[in-house]
Formats: sequence, C-alpha cells, structure tokens
Amino acid sequence: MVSLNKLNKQQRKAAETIDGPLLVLSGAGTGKTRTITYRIAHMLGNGIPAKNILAVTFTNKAAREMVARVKKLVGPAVNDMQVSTFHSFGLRVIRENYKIFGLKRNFTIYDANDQVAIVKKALRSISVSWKKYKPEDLLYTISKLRKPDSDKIDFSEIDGVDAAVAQGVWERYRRALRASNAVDFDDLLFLPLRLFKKEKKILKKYQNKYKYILVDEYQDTNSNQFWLIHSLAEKHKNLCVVGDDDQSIYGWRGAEVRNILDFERHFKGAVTVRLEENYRSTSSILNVANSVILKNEGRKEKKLWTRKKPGEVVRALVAPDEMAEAELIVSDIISHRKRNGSKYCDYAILMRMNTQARQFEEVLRRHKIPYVVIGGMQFYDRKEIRDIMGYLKLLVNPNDEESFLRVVNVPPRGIGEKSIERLGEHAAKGDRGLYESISDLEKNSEISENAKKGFLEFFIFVEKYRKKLETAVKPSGVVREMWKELEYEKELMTSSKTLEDVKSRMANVESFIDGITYFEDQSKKPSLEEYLRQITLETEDDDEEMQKGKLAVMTIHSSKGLEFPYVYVAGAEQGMIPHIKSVVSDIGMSEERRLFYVAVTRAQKMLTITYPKARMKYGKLEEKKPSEFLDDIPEGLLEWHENAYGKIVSEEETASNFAELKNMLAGID
DNA sequence: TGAGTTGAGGTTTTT
DNA sequence: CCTCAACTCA
Repeated sequence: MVSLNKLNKQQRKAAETIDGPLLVLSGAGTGKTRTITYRIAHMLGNGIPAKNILAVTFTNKAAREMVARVKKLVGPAVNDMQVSTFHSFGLRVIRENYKIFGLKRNFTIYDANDQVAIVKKALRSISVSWKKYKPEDLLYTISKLRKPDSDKIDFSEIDGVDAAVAQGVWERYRRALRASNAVDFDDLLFLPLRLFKKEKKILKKYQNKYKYILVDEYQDTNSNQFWLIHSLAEKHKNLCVVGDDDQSIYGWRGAEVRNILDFERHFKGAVTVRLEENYRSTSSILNVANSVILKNEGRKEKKLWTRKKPGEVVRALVAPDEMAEAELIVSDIISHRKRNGSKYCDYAILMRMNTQARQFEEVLRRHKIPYVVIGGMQFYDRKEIRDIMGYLKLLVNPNDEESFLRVVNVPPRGIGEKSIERLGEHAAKGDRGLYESISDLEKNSEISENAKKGFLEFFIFVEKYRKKLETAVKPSGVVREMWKELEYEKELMTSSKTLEDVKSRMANVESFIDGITYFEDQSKKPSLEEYLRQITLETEDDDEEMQKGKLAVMTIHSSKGLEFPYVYVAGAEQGMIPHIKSVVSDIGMSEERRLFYVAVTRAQKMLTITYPKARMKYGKLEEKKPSEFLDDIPEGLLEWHENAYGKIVSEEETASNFAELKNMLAGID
C-alpha cells in the first residue's frame, strides 16, 4: 500500500477522497500530477480493481505520463486501468460497437486536412467558391452546431452563414464520410454520446465498468466532453475532476470554463480541494503571477504561495523594435548561461503568435544556438508522411475516398483531374466507390486509354499489397516492400529542390515505418488499421528535442503544462497580449489575462518579460505600449530596464574579444 | 506538371 | 510587408 506521506495536507485530502464527486483545483505548479498518481495508487491499494478506473486526459503525452508515474508507484497493476484521451476513449467505444454506428470494422478516422478537402469538394459541387466561405470556418460552424441526438443541423439562425450553402456542404460532407467508412474527430465524441443516450443498456455496461472516473485539465472540456463524462459518471458519481480555471486558455476552441466553475452545482455534495502550495517558482515570480490573475472576475479564488526564497526579481526589458527584442533576449540568454553554467534547454522563449518565431530563429541561428521551435509543421502533416499514410489507409479501407484521391497519381501515373472526375461518374453509375469501380473500367469509353492504364496499374499495385497484408503477421514488412516498389525517391528527386531535402523526407518515411515496427513489438495482435487510427490521434512529441539540450521557442498555448528554469515572455505589448482581436469582449480579455498568467507561471527561477517599442506591421512601423497586464504588477515586483537593448547587447559583445577590441577602438566602454 | 503571377488576409490549435 | 494558396500559361 502506497504511503501518502510525501503529499502535503491538501494533496493528501485529494488523494484520500475516493468516493463521490471531487473537484481538485490545482494551481500552476502545485503538484497536480503527483497528486493524481498518488490518488490512483491509493485507490488501487484500497482494493479498487484497476479495470474499474478510467482516467481521461487531453493529450496522449499526458496519458502516457500518468501511466508511467502510477506504474512507478504500483507496478504493472496499472496495466488494467484505462487511461486515454477523450478521443481515444471515444474511439474505443466506437470500435467496440462499430456495427451499431453503421461502420465496418476497418473504418478510418479523418483529420482536419481530410475534412477541409471534403468541404472544398462539397463547395465545388454546389458551385460556391471557397473564397467566400472558408472551409475551416464552415467546419467550425458545423462542429459548433452539431448535436449528439441527430445528424440534422439547423443553420437558419446563424449570422454570416448562408444557410443553404452550409446545409448543402453539411449533407455532402456527411455522405462523403459515410461512403468512405470514415469518422471525423467530432464523431469520436458524438457517436459514443449518441449511443449512451439511446442505448441505456450499453451505457449501463460502461458505467459499471468504469466506476471511478478521473478527468485531467477539466477546465478545457467542451460540451461534448462534459456530457460524455456526465453520462458515464451519472450512476456511481465517483468522479474526480482536476483542473485550474485560471489556466483555461482554449475557450476560443469550444472549451467551457463554466464546466469547472459549476462542478459543485452539477454534482451535489462535491468535495472541493484547493492545491495552493507552489513547488515550481520563486516567490518573486509567484507574486507577479498572483497580481496578474487577481484582476479576473468570477474565478475560483486561489492564492498560490511558496516556501521558496524570493530569488531574482522579475525583469521587464524594453527594446526599440522586434528584431532588437530578439537580439536582446538572445544576448541575455548567452551571457546568463555563461555566468550560470546552465544548459540551453533550461531556457524557453514564449510568444503569443507563431509568426513571432521568425525573428527568434534568425537571431538564434546567427548565434549558433541549438534551438527548437515547438508547434509548427507536424510530422504527420508532412507531404511524404501523408502520402505513405494515404496508401496504407487505402490498403486497409478501400472505401477511403480521400486517401484514394491523394495517392492515385502519386507518383504520377498519367491520371489528371478530368480522368478522376470521369471515374467518379463511372463509380456513381455502378453505385460503388472510386477504387472499386476501377475493376470494370474497360467498358468505359469516356476515359482516355492512358488514364485507364494508370488506374489499372494503381489498382493492381494496391491489390497486390492488400493481399499480402491479409496474410502477413507483421504489417511492417509489407509496408517496407510496398514503399520500395513505389520508388517514391524518384518522385522526390524531381519535386525537391535539394538532395538534402530528398534525404530528410526519405528519412522521415523510414522513421514512420520504424514506428509501425515498434507498434508490432508492443502489441499482442498488431493490426495496421488500428495503428493508423492511433496515429491520427497522435501529435508529434517535441520533448525529445528539448532533451537534446535545445532552447525552446513556442507559443504560450503550447507551453501549458511545461516548466523551465529561465523563461522569456516576448512581445508583452498592448495589442499582442492582450491580442487586439480579443480586447473587444470581457470574455476575450479574461482569457488573455489567463494566457499571460500561464506564461508567467512557467518560470522556475527567473522570469523576463520583454516588449518592443515599435513593430513592423503590414509594412508600417507601429508604436507599441507595454501590455496593460504589466500595470497590474505592483511596483517593486517588476524591475524595468527601459534601455536594456544597448546595455545588455553590448555586455554580451564584450564577452568576445573581437567585440571588446572593436569597442575600445570606438572609444566606448 | 511546374514555375511564375496574382490577390487576399494576417491569433491561439491538446484530438 | 510577407506569406500562402489559387490560378495561369508554357
């Protein structure tokens, strides 16, 4: 039985409260994960079977971390526990009931790229240009309006949307997914929710299986996730939610802070525990954080405190413009690192917008500092990865029209747009999918002989590997063989600018295939279809890069949950944070404030906030004022360096002999 | 099919 | 101003 000695009083209370609804308000750096893992270990120690516990997170990374840490405490007992993201939980339910949803066993998950492609086609087929209606906007509207109860959506009341257009797109979209035997991200939540509503018996089965439920980052749940959890927990009411309303920064994506704020109202008799002792930051940093967030209204009040010493005072550095700001930060890091003997991975530069990354990349490269920009292009978004995945998805699910369209002419087989269109007509006549309809293409006179040849070649190729895959115990061998026969490298040679590029793309595919091999070694019954679904729900893990000693540059959003000894918050000017588009509403403003709070609370030992006095925007130099959030930090907590640029940058230069000499010659100190 | 041209739009993005 | 993606012509 695990001892809870290592927890503080509140943490312990949280860990010991096993039955009934429990709300754990965990401020930044208060040992949330520790508390959760001890709580689970404690439950297991109390005889609760691991298989009755469901823990839900938002990211796969968080899920993995939770498993690893519980495992450290209780060993392999954790293997029977269900730890998954909301979406992978949904996937699991769908997999276990796929027939009810009218799906075939080998169904595919469509990601955002696939969705956009479908909407574009839908718009084209109703002759609406996607200039006026951005597919992403339409998808957002659709996603917001969808109800679990039915596939019908009423667009008539929505501003800025042509109801007829939206309706047309939605119907075609639905049809396309159905025809492709595919589900989208929303379906992963909707379908289980619908099932739970309609089939009470099935719901009961899940309720009895998962008698104890734990939800991490509860402040980020949207209404589907809320209802999903609710229906599961309704019976036994052993629901523990953990989160921090002050760190809710995904409202714009549908997350509802209300879910956490109203938890006690949703679950009568809920116990609330506040974790307020912060183990992360110095008191100087914490005081700044507290003073910033204090101004938000309607919070669950928390006052973070620490036993740590004040440490270094928080600095605010002002630079003439954004390039100088980057230069300033990087110089400061270089000299600080020299003085401190720290590693580059101890530093992080946080920004509001991805576009800011450019200035930092430029300066970091010039100074030859190893860095990694977190976010950006995802591994699975790379063309070569999407291409091979397209092939694999088609192998597994020949109905997958999106994948078919993606790879049918990759590498080029002389199949143009027109031919595909005609194939579509041909397929529609026989009421079949595109891929299937190739089998009797001979009779069709509309399609050019050349294209027919291409289609057939493609068909034979795919069929060959489909057969092989059916009998293969380990798919990775088949995948390798197929990849080799594709001669993708040739295609890359013509489309890439440099040999370097070709090499790196081929290496990407290699590591992708290695991933399949790894998966095979891990699972008892490796199936390619399951692997493909898994990775659709998986985003790239940048941790590795950071562990390689690299300095991290990232948006504040992607920094949530992370911590660094030395943090630089860049672009802390009015219009950036709070962002100009958010200042129009109170809701927007509170979220911006929370965002700033999240940024500040990432720092362990030293926090530096910077802003440029001017910034290039749309070709014009715009004057900038410091962020209004800085006004809320009491004097004395923030040390201003109005002319930091010249000073710190030249300090750094003196470190190099050459610069020193130059300075002497110029007569500057 | 690919390079070049044009034109709009320019916040954040866990799955 | 700069980027991305759709369109255009060889």
